Amino acid sequence: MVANLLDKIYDPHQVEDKWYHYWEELGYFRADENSEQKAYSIVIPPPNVTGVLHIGHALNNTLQDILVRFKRMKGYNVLWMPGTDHAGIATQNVVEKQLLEEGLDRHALGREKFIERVWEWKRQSGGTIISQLKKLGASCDWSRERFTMDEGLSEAVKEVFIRLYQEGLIYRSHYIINWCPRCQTALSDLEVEHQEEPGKLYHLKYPFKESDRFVIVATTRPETMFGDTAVAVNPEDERYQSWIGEKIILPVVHREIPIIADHYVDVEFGTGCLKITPAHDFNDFEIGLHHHLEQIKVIDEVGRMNKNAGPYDGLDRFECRRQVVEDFERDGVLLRVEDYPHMVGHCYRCKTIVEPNLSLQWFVKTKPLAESAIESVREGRTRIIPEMWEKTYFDWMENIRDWCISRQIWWGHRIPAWYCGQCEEVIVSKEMPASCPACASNRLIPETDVLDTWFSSALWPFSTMGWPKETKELKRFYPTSVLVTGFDILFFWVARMMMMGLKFMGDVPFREVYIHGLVRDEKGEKYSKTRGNVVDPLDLIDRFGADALRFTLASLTMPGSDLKLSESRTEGYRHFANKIWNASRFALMNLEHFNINEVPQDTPPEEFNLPDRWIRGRLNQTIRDVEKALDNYQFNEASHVLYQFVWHEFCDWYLELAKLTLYQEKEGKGKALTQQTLLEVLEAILKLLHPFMPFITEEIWQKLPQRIERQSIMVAPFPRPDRQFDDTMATDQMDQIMEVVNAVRRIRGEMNLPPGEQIVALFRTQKEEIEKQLRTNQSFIQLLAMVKEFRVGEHLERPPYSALAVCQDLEIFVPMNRSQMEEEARRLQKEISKLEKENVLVMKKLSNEQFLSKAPPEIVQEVKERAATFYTRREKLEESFKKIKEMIG
RNA sequence: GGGCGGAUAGCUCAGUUGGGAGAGCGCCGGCCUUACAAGCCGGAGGUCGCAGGUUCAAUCCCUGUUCCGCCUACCA
Repeated sequence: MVANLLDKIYDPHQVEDKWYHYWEELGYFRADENSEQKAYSIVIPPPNVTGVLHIGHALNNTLQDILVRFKRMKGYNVLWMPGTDHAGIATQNVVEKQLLEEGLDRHALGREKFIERVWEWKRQSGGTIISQLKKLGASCDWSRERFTMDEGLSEAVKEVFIRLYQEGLIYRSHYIINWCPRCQTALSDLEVEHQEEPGKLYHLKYPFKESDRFVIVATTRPETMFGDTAVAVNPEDERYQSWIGEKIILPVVHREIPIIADHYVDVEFGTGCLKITPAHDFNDFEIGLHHHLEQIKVIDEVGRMNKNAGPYDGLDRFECRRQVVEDFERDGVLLRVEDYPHMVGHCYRCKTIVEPNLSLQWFVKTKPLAESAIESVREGRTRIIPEMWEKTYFDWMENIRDWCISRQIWWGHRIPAWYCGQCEEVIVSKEMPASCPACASNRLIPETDVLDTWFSSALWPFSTMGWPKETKELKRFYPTSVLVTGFDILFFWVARMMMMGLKFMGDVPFREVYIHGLVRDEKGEKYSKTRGNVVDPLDLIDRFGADALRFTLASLTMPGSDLKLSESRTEGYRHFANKIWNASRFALMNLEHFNINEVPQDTPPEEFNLPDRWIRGRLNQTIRDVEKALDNYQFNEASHVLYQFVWHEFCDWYLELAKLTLYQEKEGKGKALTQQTLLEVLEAILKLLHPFMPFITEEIWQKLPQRIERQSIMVAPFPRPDRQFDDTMATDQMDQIMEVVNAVRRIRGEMNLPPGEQIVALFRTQKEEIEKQLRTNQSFIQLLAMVKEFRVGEHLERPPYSALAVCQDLEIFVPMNRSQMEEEARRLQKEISKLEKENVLVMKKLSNEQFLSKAPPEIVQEVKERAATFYTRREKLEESFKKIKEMIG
């Protein structure tokens, strides 16, 4: 028995971990910062350190791994920089939930102890996602793994913060921001998710101070009325011009507020009178600034009304709304209520409705940074793929607003600032200063806020490479070659990396950005826990193998669209893996006593037989197609090309044809050449597939007959086309064989001849050339079409009872019984009517003067030839049809 | 409100310089043929959303339209 004969069915479980460890131990994932080889680098979109791998990660990292493995095999010095981020709010929330279960909260614990708790949690769960990435096969350079809270990265954060502050690009200000009353922190605009909700529009009656008239304002949030500091009308609005400057008395709190004029007010909407609450609405805030209105907060940090809400002090904001509506209705302040669906902002982490709230926060002035980020994409220094996302990018960048970067949580990078308790000086510095530089006081109070997680993520492409130190890594691997990510973080992350990279490295962070879609379920729905449709990629890996999952994801990934994952697809690619496995088994069984190392490498192409030359030519084309597709991020195209070649050319045709040589010939030169081809093409297939299916390809690779220096397939050179085999003659001849075989098979299939039954076939042709080729390739045709008796000739007589197929200049007769002739007549009828339909279309073209004169001659020629083919085929089929009809009456 | 994407076989989708409509899965029929039943062979199935236009020729280009999805925005 052959020692390395493989099992009949491929079992991923037995091989995946083994090879991953092997690669890792041999250091194949490591980038070399000293190498002079051309560099290729990718930084991973860092997942949340305490997270677990979801299907989106699986897609994102599969695509990166395909690129990275491909480039390594192409000889690049590849760096795939891995790591995780600290996910400030999310992680803090998780740990707070744990505390809650213990009946504690973070305040009871204190800041220092709490942070220690989070680190503890990070130590516990931080390895999970990394080990899951390894299951997927991700070939990251783990020796360089980074975490956004690492010392080095924290240093980079401080450095950036200080430099931006010194340049006036970071400032601290009282401003209205999005506030999450549950997380109790400020959020950036991006961290608010807007959702339409059924709401109500309440019409409130505010009395004038000096008369018994009143204005009617419309609002969706009546509870904010205690913070109103004006009512605005449009100065153009004829109805209200005389009111401008008059005073109003707010109900309940009896505060006096003015009627002001502002063009912002839409005359058409509601009553045309707009209540202004500068402390709780973004627009009102702006209007308030213009008119120097007082800003009165009525809602506190946890979403409760404060003392400014008078009798409603202490009520939850929504409870207060209910109460206010009830009271106002009773008191006649509420005139009217109508249904009014509107967009409401929610915290992206906990989904609580955010509260626009006035507070003192830190901001990045983004406009100046955005300019060069826009420019570099416009100039093509960074290319966004697919291009349509550039528009979205520009749109956002051009309308960018200042970025609120301070968060009132504990887990994150502490803002490096201190306040003088004496003179209120603000000091921004890496270390705590000994005393206030302004007044020399040593009563310095540290800032308690931390930075937005995305602030540190924005530095990721260079902070991970050692910045602000000038490292070899930066020199060699920055800018990175490509960033692979989903569109959902285009603004959050990509745009901000662009700004920071340009600002601090003086160059874009990546040459290309490849944006992939979202993974959805087979119905096109987003995966979500609440929907209960989540798939666990690890479960899929367990059931189908990592290779099948990877190939599925790659084959579903086309630029610009989401992908709908279905299990049947993954199952299909498990079958594909098995097909590769069995093709390799076949090869191994037929490579006994064959030693590739003893074969001359310079055999001229003519010495190989037709199938050998053909498959090598097809391999050339496949290599070119795969490379082209990968260069253009057409993952679906690349996988499709490979699937098609491996299954439908290599397995379906080549292996079957090779059997002729392998089975029948004794040891000899012809057999050795086919064995050589078999092995070399299989090796090339494995290498082409390796970026997509790393595990199975390595497993087989290691079982193939040993070449003198066979190493891991990971470091094998990517196949290159061998131009000697770009052989159109071989292609044409094989096309002919396939056409003939298919024609006979169709007869067999349609006439219900059992596949095992050997048949007689007659090939009649008037062309000597065709006759010659048929004779040359007779044995191939006989083998594949199961023809025991093969007759070729110009004047062959049509057997009285026979089925007919017509190929180009060739009639094929398969003798039948008389009883089968009715079936044959039906079959011919069907074929004829099909031809008829096509013929009509073609004739229509040819009878069109305009077409003949205006279409390119080669097209006209082509159509003419097609017409001729249709004509002769139909003629022959009809002739046969008539004869049969005569015979069977 | 603005912007973007999609509509092709029963399902999921390819179709990149306009010239004979494809794949996978599913379905139907025949086969355990010594690599593979996770397989082999054959087959059926489409007015390419709708209406116009450009062109000798449109699934492809242009205009309009319907439906679906996404992003984005300050109409209370």
